[in-house]
Amino acid sequence: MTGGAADQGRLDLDDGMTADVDPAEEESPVDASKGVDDAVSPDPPDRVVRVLPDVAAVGRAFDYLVPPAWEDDGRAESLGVGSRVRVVLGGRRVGGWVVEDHVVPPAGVELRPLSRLSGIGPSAALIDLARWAARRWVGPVSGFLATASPSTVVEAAAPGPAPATVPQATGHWFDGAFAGDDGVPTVVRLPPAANPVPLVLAAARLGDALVLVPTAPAASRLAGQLRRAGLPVASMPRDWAQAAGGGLVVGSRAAALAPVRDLGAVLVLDEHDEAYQEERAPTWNARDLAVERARRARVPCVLASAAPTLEALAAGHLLVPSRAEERAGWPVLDLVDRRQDDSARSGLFSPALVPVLRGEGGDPVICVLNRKGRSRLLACHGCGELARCEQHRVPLIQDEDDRLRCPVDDDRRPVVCDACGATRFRNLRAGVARVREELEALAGRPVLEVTAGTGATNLDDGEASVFVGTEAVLYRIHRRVARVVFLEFDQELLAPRMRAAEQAVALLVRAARLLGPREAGGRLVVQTRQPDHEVLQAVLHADPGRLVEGERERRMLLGLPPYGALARISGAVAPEFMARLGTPDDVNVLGPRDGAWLVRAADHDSLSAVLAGVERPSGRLRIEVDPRRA
DNA sequence: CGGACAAGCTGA
DNA sequence: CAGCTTGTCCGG
Repeated sequence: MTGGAADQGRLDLDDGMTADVDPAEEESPVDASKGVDDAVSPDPPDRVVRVLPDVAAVGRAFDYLVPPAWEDDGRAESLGVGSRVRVVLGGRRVGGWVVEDHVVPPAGVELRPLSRLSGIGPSAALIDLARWAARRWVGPVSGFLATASPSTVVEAAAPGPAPATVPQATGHWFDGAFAGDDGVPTVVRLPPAANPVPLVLAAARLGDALVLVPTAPAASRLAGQLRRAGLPVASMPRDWAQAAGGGLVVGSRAAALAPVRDLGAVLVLDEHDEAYQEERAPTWNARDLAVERARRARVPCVLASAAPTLEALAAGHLLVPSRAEERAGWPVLDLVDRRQDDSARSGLFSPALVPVLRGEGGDPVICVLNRKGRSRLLACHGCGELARCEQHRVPLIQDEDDRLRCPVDDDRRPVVCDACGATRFRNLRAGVARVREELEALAGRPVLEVTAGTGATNLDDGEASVFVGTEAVLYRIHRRVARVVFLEFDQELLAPRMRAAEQAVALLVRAARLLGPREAGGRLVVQTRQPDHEVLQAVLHADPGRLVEGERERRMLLGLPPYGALARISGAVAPEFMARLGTPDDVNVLGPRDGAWLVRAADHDSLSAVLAGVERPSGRLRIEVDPRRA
């Protein structure tokens, strides 16, 4: 349910999952010790543990007897809260976790013995955190415990690393970031080109630090850098046992639940990145989980981002660099205003792109063309303004009946340009297949289309100097580039999603990374019909703070996150779920739209209380807390 | 989840 | 009413 390590968390470590239990295999709690010398003492009370099975649909824990034979071979001693075990449940063997020790079982149930001890698992604190997360994102606890567990049997934590000397601070503006352990994170507005390593070192000075980055490849790269700096680094999910033994722990989303021996600080890099949120339900977010983890452990937490989210800003204190320092960490942005272009002739490409594509500003040149979200954009034939709904800030679409429709409220209006009154619009969707060829013609040299199948060698040391691809191209190139050109950015700016602005700026941050600091001379080139859009203005001035005010006001007004909690309910039995939900006072129900409902509450506590209180109808149901599109 | 069992449908 | 399908319950 949670990808990667979680999938491997199914505890099928011995025989097949569904094999029936062979009674002879079971360890009997009674036959060995009973009756030999019962004169010595009355039977000591049997040790009973409570086990949560690793079966998503079984949300309950069951009690099992610790086999007395385990006393003799040390297994009883290694057993405790967090241990991974196998048990017989409903006639078959399943994996599970000990979630309570020395429990008094309810009267009248005959206990079965534990079948097997399969190593260590999450600590008691992490089990509590998993329970919190399960409630927060309305999902089963077992999935979170699977994410918190090693993918293979780990008998014991690795021996702790030799003490390492963390280089001392060298006077960075963010040196004080880890000062607070009051449960309030510090949000560090770290420009795209800034080196995050000093921030990691600041965390490492406080003990075993947990460092999260959005993707696994980025985590490996950072781990390598830190190891070369002489730090003991456990790279998750590979080094689970080492992480449990101590040292710095680095990983992506799932590492939010990694074992950390002596947690001293939590650092989330690129906190704005949507990769921190799991796409499948429960749609948990590693940043939010990490903040809660630090709060519980009473250790400092830093959320770093070039463009912090409203969620982070609402949760923490903001620390910003000087204007000069922030400017130095962003590339120059060239805005190519396409409103005046004769786009009927120039198509997707402004004449201003020609020198860029020819390499006059340096190589390599990366062109980004977003094909996803195939919404058509309409531009006025006369003045070039986009047809958009002022009220909802989304592009209008042209209906079959030749009227302009707002996708948010379905309001229809005649085909008239608000700006100049013209009645003809042009469809700006370009034939994607032709883009590469057209670029090649303009550039006068080879252009390589980057797709999922493009080999890394072609990208990093091949012949081509001009590349084109979807936004994925930004993740596939790791060398410094001279220009990143966004061919049609308006789709990003106008996407009818709550987080459109944040997503758009995240793309620019990603591109800025490839360009390096301002002094390196690389430039962002953005073709747009909205050069005044706040996202572009924020990047133009290297001042992400400009994005905050307007967006904050809008979300406050609408009670959207972080000034309210939101869940999206969909799936075949969503109608039944919503009927059972009814209309409680402390939530607000919208929909259905496209077969899904939105449930909004003042905060996550009341949202999850209401959602957890509904008895789930059997059948397909998706509860998406903090939905990405809403 | 997957097995057990009960309640509904069909067919000779 | 056996024989099968579909649904509901429950597991220590």
